[in-house]
Amino acid sequence: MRRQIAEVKSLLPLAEDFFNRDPRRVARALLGKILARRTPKGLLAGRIVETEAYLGEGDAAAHSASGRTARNSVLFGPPGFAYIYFIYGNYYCANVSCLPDGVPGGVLFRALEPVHGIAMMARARGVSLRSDQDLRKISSGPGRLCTALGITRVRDNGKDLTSAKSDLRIMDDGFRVRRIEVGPRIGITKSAHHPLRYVIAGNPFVSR
DNA sequence: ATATCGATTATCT
DNA sequence: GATAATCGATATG
Repeated sequence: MRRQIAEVKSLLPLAEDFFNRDPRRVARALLGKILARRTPKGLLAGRIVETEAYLGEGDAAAHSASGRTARNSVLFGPPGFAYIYFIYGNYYCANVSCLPDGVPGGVLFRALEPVHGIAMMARARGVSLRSDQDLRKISSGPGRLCTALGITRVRDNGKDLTSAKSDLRIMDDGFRVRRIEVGPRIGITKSAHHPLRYVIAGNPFVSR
């Protein structure tokens, strides 16, 4: 009889090198990783199941398309930093900067599968957890996941996501993604046809 | 100074 | 499936 081996889940934070490359590669590699917020009341965490890459030059949909401004300067800075922006008068969206200092690029977090602190995140989102369907309302969408993790521009824009001192980090728990589906990005009008959206195939927590 | 519009979401029909 | 809500960044005069 084969002895059952307890799987040790080491939780390794991603380092700067992980983000120092093309956003398309980072967006793929981020699928399956854990976005985690440390709070005084405990850990809030979700598995990344949907991302979008935003490039520098030539990507009209990217906020970095028309050069560096006060708003988008994080995208032009070193890799592994949080770019948070306010959208539609109501919501925040969270990105991580990619490529070396001086070269713009980033990846938008579009959906998480809740894994830890689910009750707290549900409360932050104002959803009651009665059915499995309600679980999807917690963090399936770029604005929703920011609300769930308490991500705002004032709190988190410019934060180093690779620093041990940061309360917002990205971890690798060893999860292996089977298959990735690629398609056009959502909610944009310019450069709309490029296949820069990545999802874990079959995962029920993707947006839309 | 004013107008437009958006990397969204909740709430309708 | 369609639309209102809501405000800051950006474009235009």
